[in-house]
Amino acid sequence: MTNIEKINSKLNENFAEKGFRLTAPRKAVLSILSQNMNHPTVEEIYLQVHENYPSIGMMTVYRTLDLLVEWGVVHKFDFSEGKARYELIDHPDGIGHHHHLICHNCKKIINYTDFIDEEFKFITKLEKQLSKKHKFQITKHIIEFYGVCDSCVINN
Amino acid sequence: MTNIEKINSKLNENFAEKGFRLTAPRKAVLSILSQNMNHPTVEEIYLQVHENYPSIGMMTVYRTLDLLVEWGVVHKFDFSEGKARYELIDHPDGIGHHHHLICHNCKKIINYTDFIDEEFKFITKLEKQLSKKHKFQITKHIIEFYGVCDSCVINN
DNA sequence: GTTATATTGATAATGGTTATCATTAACATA
DNA sequence: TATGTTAATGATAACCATTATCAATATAAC
Ligand SMILES: [Mn+2]
Ligand SMILES: [Mn+2]
Ligand SMILES: [Zn+2]
Ligand SMILES: [Zn+2]
Repeated sequence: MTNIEKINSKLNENFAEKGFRLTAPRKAVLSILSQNMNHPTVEEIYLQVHENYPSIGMMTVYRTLDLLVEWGVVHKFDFSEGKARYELIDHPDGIGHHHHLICHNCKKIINYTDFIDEEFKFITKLEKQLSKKHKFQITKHIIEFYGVCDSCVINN
Repeated sequence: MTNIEKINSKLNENFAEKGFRLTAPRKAVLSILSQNMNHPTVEEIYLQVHENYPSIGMMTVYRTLDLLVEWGVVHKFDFSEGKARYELIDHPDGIGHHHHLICHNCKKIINYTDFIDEEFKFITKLEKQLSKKHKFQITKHIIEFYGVCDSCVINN
């Protein structure tokens, strides 16, 4: 089962069961996301969709992204820029589960998978212990590293 | 050296060297922060300062917080609520270095220090490895767990 | 084709944060 | 203590991502 198939089966679950409709604007947003590995903003997605689908409105992009997040198909990120960024979870050209290094200076976002298994093991254990101790059902973790990237160090 | 002394020495560094001034509004903001352990927003800080200092403007609170963050006295947090939250780093009644559990439902923020040494050791090692591999100078990490708190589980 | 309703997109509103700028206050110097 | 320099303040307007609204449209079931 390829990633695209996984996405489609997830989508079909929702369309079939909950009476949602697979419309042209939604297909267009999804298509753009599967062509991008660079954590685009709503506006960036809107502009790209707009090229092939000039009638689409910004609101539809917002709403479609909300749905895709709700359905577990897309991750929404907040890197404290004052605007959200999005990423397809099971990306066809993707690297799978990963975290990010974010450059404070140029806002570049580096995906990393190094030591991700070790990291995941540690986090899972930690979550289990914290969850028990604080009677808190953990549904999501955020691990991010901020700093200065290679080229920004050089140019200063 | 108590925490308050630590803060004051940090402040004095900046005031002495860089020509900054220790004004009444700044003292008021700092005082409110040292009386609060609950990650207040700008508005919450403003309202509390306003009680003892009715002439203060919102802008001064924003600017003072920016400075305190720049000087390494205060942490600025973004829990994706659309507004920032602040916390004194070396809080007089504080628990020291800690991370957070955030309830999606009621927005409650739980400080935890459990396993924090283990966590810190793991993160430090990870940072060193990632830093080398990706030629990225890490200055800050974010580790947060989101989920549903005890009382929100019960009330649903 | 008709119907019920999910979806769309133009537009206005919201709300936290920033920018501006004239006024005020703090500190150094005499 | 008075004076001059400049940092700090606060009222106000602007900014900008996101949300709310609602009439028009598209979709899928019958
Ligand atoms: Mn990524
Ligand atoms: Mn805290
Ligand atoms: Zn950079
Ligand atoms: Zn809760």
